[in-house]
This record gives sequence, structure tokens and C-alpha cells, in this order.
Amino acid sequence: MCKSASVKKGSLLFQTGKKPQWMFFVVSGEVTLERMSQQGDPVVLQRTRYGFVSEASLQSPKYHCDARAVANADIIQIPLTCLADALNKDPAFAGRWISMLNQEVKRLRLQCERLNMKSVKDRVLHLINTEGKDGQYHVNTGLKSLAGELGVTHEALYRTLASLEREEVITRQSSLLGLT
Amino acid sequence: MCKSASVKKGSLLFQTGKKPQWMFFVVSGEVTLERMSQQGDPVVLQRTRYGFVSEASLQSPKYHCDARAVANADIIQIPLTCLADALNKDPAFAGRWISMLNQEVKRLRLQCERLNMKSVKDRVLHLINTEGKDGQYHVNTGLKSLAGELGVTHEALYRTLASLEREEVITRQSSLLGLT
DNA sequence: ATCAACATATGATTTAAGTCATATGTCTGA
DNA sequence: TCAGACATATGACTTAAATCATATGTTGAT
Repeated sequence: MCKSASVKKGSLLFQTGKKPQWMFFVVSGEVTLERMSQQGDPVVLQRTRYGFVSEASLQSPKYHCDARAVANADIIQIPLTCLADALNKDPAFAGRWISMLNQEVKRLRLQCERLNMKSVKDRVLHLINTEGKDGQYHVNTGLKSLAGELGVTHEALYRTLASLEREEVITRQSSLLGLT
Repeated sequence: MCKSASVKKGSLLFQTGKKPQWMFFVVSGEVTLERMSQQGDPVVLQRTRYGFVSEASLQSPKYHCDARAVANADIIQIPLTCLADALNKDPAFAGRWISMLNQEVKRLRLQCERLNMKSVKDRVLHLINTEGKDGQYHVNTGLKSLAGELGVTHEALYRTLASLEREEVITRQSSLLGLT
């Protein structure tokens, strides 16, 4: 019923406009949900290292974005019919699914809150406080990519991190950002 | 089981930190979900004129934001126990609930995409294109409030709208923004 | 081991938006 | 109907971030 697959870095799990047939679960590696902006640069809508990709496509007639493996990834594909069955017949499973969607809604609300902040400094601190653990945030995919998620240029992020470190508000050890 | 209530403009349906007991459905009026930023100004996380407020609080031990009636509102309160029961026993209802969460996830992803745009002009056009209907967006709650949702100052929004109108990219008739 | 591609980093300059000020328009409650 | 509160609007000035340039560090493929 379900099937496993390995996908190469750069390949697409699905494309905008196509009809959803599977639900994808990322076991390892990394998959992003992307849309092209009018300006032609890709916007990352979701980034998954372990979990479902495009949960919201469950009842969609077609995808509204692309899913791209940004690193070699192992994924599990579940037929949507199978998933719909499980949701219908297993209330506990449906409950866990709802739970996951609730989490995603909360995460997205926090991200919107963050993107509403004017200064890069505020966004970085908000990120550490909301996505981090004990004032420690692990940068998984490089600062350039993080800059994109924070809605700022990579230059602005480099400068802000350097400045925050100089002011001794945060510390940096390789890819770990910590509040002092 | 469920109970109706009228709430006055300005009053809170619930507060940050309190334990969720009810799910609220807005029948008329308007309710916002708000959090105070470090700077002390409120950030609107959700704005509902008809529908559920704080769907994501279903399985939360406590609220992570306030719900405020920003206009006199009529609401229905459903005990969470009752809602949980319905989700458990009625797969069709659970399906509709999941559907609603899917919609909210998509809406939030679009909002994040919008907030990632650098210029006010781009955000306004993206808003009309994604939230509008046939290139027409109805401003429900005033431009000042819209400015907040777009993550810009009201002055910047006034100027941008005036400029877009001057350049004949959009038209404005009272509270309707239309692409030309 | 070397090269190419890419991330990180920082300086110089430009620009869009924020901030502050002020004025008019609109709504609401006494 | 009047007054106060608030939204809309626009100008002047400031500022933070974008943009453009350049340099070093890191990584991966051949």
C-alpha cells in the first residue's frame, strides 16, 4: 500500500497544478514546499526534515506549489485514498492528524508574527525564542536559507548576527545561535 | 450544550495563559486573535467575521494569545468536551474539521509568502490576487487595520494605494480595491 | 590536489519605508 | 448637533535594509 522511495537532491516530489495522489512523509533529508514569486525567485512555504509534506493538500484538487528535495531524502508515500480511509475509520488517527494540523497552524501564526516585525534584530530574537529550545536555535540549512525564511537578505542577516554577537546579546558556535 | 452570547466591542473572549474550555464560533461582528509584541503593540494573528476562532487551541493546555471582539459580536460557544466527542464519533464531522484546518494552513502560507515580499506595492497586489475575487478585494476593517495585516505602517499603505491609483494599476471605490 | 561553485562576510551607496508632524474627513455617543 | 475620537491623507526628514561590489572561507567533484 504505502511505498518508500529515495529522492535525489533537487528533484521534485510534485509540481504546481498536478492532482495530488499521495501524501508524502519525509523520513530523512529535507524537502521544501516552494512557489515562484512574480519576480521569479522561489519562496519557501514549508521546510520539512521529518514529517508530512503538504498536509493541506489532502482535499485539494491540485497542488498550489512544488515540493522539492533540497537534500537527498528518504520518503514514504501513502495513497490519499488509503489516508482518507484511515481518517474515516480510525478516530484516534484522525485526532492525531488534527493535532498535527493544529501545530502547523500555530507554527505558521508565529511565523507571520515574526515576519510582521520591522527589524532583522527583532526577527532573529523572536526566532530563537519561539523556534529554539532553551534559548538555543540550531541553524539547519545555512544562514542564506535562514535569511530567506526571515524575509531579509543574507547580507542583512550576516550583519545583524555579527552585531548581536558584538553587543553580546547572542553567542554563536558554528550553527548554534544562543541567547547570552 | 452549546450556548449563544453577545459580546461587546473591546471585550475578551479568552486570555493568554487561560485553559481552553470552549470553542468559539463567530456568527456576526468581528473577533481577532492578538498577542502583545515585546514592543508593546498588539499583533493580529487571526481575524474572524464568520467561523471558528482559535481552532488550533483544541488540544492546547492553555491559550497562547487573546481573543478580542473588535466589533460587537454574536458568538456560539461549544464545550471542548462536546467538540472532542463529535470529532471522535462522527468521521464526517472530523473530515470537515480537517478541511477547515487545511484551508487555514493554506491561508497562513499565503500570508507568509506575502509578508516575505519586500515592497508594500508587491504585498498589496499579492493580497488582491490571493485574497480577492476576480481582481477585487473588499477592505472590511479599514486601511489602518489592513496595514497592520500587511506588516507595514498605515502611512506607507496610504501612499502606496495613492501611488498605485495614480499609476492606474488599481482602482478604488470606497472600500473596494480592484485591479485595472 | 585543484578548481569551481557556493556560503560567509563586510564595505559603500541607494532607496524604500518608518517616523514625526499636521490637516481634513468621518463616525459615534452624549 | 456638537464634540471628541479616530481614520484617512500627505509632507519632511531619518533610518534600516536593499543593492552592489569585493574578498575570504568551505565544500564537493574530477
